[in-house]
Amino acid sequence: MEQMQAKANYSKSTEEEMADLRRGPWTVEEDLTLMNYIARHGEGRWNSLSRCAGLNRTGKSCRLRWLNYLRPDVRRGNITLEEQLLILELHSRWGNRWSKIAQHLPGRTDNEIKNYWRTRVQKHAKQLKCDVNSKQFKDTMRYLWMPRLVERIQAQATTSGGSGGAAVAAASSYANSGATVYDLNDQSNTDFDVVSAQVLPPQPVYGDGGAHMYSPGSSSVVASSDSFGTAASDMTECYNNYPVNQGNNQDYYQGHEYLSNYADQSLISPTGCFQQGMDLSEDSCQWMNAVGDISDSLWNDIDDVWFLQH
DNA sequence: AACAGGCTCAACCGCCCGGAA
DNA sequence: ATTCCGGGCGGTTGAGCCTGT
Repeated sequence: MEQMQAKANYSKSTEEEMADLRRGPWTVEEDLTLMNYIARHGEGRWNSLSRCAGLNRTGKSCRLRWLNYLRPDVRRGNITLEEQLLILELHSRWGNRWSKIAQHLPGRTDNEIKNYWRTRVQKHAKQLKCDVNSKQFKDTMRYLWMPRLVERIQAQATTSGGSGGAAVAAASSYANSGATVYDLNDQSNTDFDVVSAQVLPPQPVYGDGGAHMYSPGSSSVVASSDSFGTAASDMTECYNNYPVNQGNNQDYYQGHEYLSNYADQSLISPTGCFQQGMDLSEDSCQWMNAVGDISDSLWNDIDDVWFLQH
């Protein structure tokens, strides 16, 4: 509780000073109040909701807390390989449209995806000493990183034989058959258990050490901090780390458009890319050659091992 | 064990947009 | 036509945690 009080010592805006609105981390009581109120009255009209619920918070704060944390279908834990792949692809398509990207990653919030991008992808760009928006880096992502991800997903599919690997099997079969492309947002897709996703309890962890300490998303409790570590790269472990909606969303990816398209384009490996005669500029090719020299170790583990070695 | 630096992510900020008054 | 307000979005911050030395 002291931690929360200390963390709440933000400077207040004039408006909030006048209204003496609370800021900083949410307490258990506030969470419960908000959840109960929304369960009874629904969401929306956040400012009046905050007042009516007796929450001494801004409407924005309530909305953010609900959308990013308390919503029953919020999915937490490690970003899976499939999700990484989707994020990279969708970001290359739409740029920093985090909410739009998040719409295609069920249960993930724009905030989470944004954080992933900033902490992981931008870091890699920085370590490669190029701008994250440069053509060089984009080409590296598209022709080395993403194909490598597909490889890893497929590798896991063959070794695990579990449901997580179904994504790639489905991707391949979809590619070969030209079968249905599922829309991630189509909740009529029976592969996704919408009902259970909605009724599962919210994420906050209320540790029961007698003092009912509240852990608002503490990475040490809710999700492994090693979100991209080698351990986390194992899909089984990844999914095991999901306390909420575990496994539900795996099926989502089984027929996902991107994986399907990706396999369809034979972008299975970097080599394949080049053999396909991709549209690479001379500069990009030189860059690729340079990166390619170290790509084996680099793409062997996307989670920084190569970077650490160098 | 202690310290420093890096990393993560919840929460906030400021801007913008659309609809209602 | 203008103003106000609710809501959404992308960017930023900073406390706590993790990891290496």
